[in-house]
Amino acid sequence: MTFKAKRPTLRDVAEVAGVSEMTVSRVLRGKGVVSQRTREHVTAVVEKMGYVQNHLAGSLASARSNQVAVIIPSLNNNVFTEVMAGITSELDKAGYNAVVGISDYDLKKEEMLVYSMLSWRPAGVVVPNIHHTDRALKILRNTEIPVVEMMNLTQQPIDISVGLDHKAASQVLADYLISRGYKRFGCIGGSPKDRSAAERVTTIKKRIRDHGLDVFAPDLFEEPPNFSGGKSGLSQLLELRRDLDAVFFSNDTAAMGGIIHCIEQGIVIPDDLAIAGFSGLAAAQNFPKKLTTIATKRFETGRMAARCIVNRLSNVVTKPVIDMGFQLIEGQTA
Amino acid sequence: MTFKAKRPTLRDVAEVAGVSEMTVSRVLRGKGVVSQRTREHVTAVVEKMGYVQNHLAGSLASARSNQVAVIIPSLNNNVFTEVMAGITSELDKAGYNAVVGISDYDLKKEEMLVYSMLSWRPAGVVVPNIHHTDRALKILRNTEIPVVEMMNLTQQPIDISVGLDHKAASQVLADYLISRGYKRFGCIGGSPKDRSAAERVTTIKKRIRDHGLDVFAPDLFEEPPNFSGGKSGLSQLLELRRDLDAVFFSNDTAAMGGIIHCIEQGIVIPDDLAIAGFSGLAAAQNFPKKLTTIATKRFETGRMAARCIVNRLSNVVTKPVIDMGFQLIEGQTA
DNA sequence: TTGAAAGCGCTAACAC
DNA sequence: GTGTTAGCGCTTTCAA
Repeated sequence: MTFKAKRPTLRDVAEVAGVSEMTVSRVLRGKGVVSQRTREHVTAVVEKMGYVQNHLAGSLASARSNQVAVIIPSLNNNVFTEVMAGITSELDKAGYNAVVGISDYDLKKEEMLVYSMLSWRPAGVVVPNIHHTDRALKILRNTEIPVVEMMNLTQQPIDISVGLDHKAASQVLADYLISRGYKRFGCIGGSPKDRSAAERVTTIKKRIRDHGLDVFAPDLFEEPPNFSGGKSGLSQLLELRRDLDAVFFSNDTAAMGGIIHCIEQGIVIPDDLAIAGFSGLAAAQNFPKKLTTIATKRFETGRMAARCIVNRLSNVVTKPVIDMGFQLIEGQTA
Repeated sequence: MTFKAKRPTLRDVAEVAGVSEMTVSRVLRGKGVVSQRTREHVTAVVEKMGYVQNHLAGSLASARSNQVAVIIPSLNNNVFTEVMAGITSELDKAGYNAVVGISDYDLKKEEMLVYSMLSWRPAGVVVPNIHHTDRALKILRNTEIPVVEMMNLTQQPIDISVGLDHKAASQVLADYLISRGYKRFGCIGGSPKDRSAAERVTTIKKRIRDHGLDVFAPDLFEEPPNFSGGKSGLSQLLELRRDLDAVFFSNDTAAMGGIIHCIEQGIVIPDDLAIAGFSGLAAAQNFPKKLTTIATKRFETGRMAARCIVNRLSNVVTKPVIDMGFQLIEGQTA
């Protein structure tokens, strides 16, 4: 008969080391004074026993956590993975860990994530964008931990907002293409699930129409605005309207798919067709013709979001609205 | 003077509802019998008070968790984000949450993540590949929760292995290109940080040399094997050796960068130069010439890894080694 | 169907 | 420098 050893607790370590639990605790956390001799002895015992701290108990007792909850809409989108990279790099430095939840662009799912993540009593929380269900909003407003809303900037954040003004950026991009003399525009992407993308498309359409120009943006694209979706989307769009002379894609990845379609079909960019994206991904700037797009600071946005959390936790005063800005890349495709 | 209300506890809810803590607990967890009347009343009070459960206390008391720790090397790699998507989709269904840590291909960092994630007492843990530091290995061997090693298959897993045989896949790919008659090979990528990629490159080189053929694979590429790295890498490689007739890239994304380089330079694929990737990403199959590569089941691998954890936790017997297989895509680039 | 007692494994606060 | 005491907010177990 074999006995499955229960995993050791602080008490076990303390007993073996011949000291009190508090002493072991102090050694493990590197807090409080412990003599050099004791410290070394305890460390050795901990190592030998393969003791792993129990943060559940620790956090419960201390009402403190080093976890930061981060909710992002998707991992299949370079934009969010770059933001995540920024967040984790900054949290790492300050000794915090990111706990990631994927909302799938679904506000109801986001609400569930908010609830379930806060139930682990994290030190802070980062959520995307500015739209939330009423219940999610209520929970986020009620919590005393720092809350960062990230990506799309808002002037009335729950707590802190970090991002850029998608509407302003879309207007700059639309104005640029209009100023280049294009007349018959198309739009691809901007499914209502991704509210920021939808807002960009809406803004661009309005801007173009305000100039008395035409824009064709049917809601017929089933595919997500990724590379393949951009490629097949452009193909469908051009079948319906052969006379378009400029197409906006809701993001750079989809735009790259569009460019590939043009290369395949012998459509000359930008003479036959102009193409514009949104984000400023590195890959799109390495295409045969650099993509005309809006450059955004994705990594930096994540880093700033994390920094706001960390600052708040260190009682450093933080501005509630942080505009990361954007920049038009004129590129060679429009 | 304002009083910051402390967030409500089970006891507070119980008091307001006029029942015991246990009754509230039963309602919240949906376990045990509670009268319909009481249940509705308690639910209403919970909602009104904006009570958020404290899983720290709950997990500590019950020694149970619905969190599964997942460590992946990087988020800037489609392969891992697709695997993650598979994991979260499957965990979701079973009521578990993924907690993600990014190791950055760094075994020491992975070790720290293993320790810090296990300290939150998750229900299971998923780690990439088959290489770990001694301490990480010791911790993972010592834990009684299910451990899945994923991506690269091993016949001697710590607990469960899910993935494909990268060596076998590399041989199939190398053999295919050799059979097509190419003679002067090049390799791009395979930095030692990504051990699976390095193993693939080593295998391919050996296979080619075993056939008495030449392969040029200098270790001079600073850039990571992403799109831009693949593009500039091919450019550098061809400057050093103009006579190459086939190039292996360590992944599809880098290979796409290589294809773009060829398009820009007027290099005809595959007549002037053959190109091969690894992974079978959708985007690469939407390029003007479909990429010759090895198709892998990324989403399914993640799903299977998660399913193994869930099965184990439900006491369903699980095979310790699960080969997800691979498939040669002959494509049009080689 | 409900409640009371005990304790999960740790840390804060204080005593020595 | 080190130890003692009293919880943190829940769930388990058992009694009513």
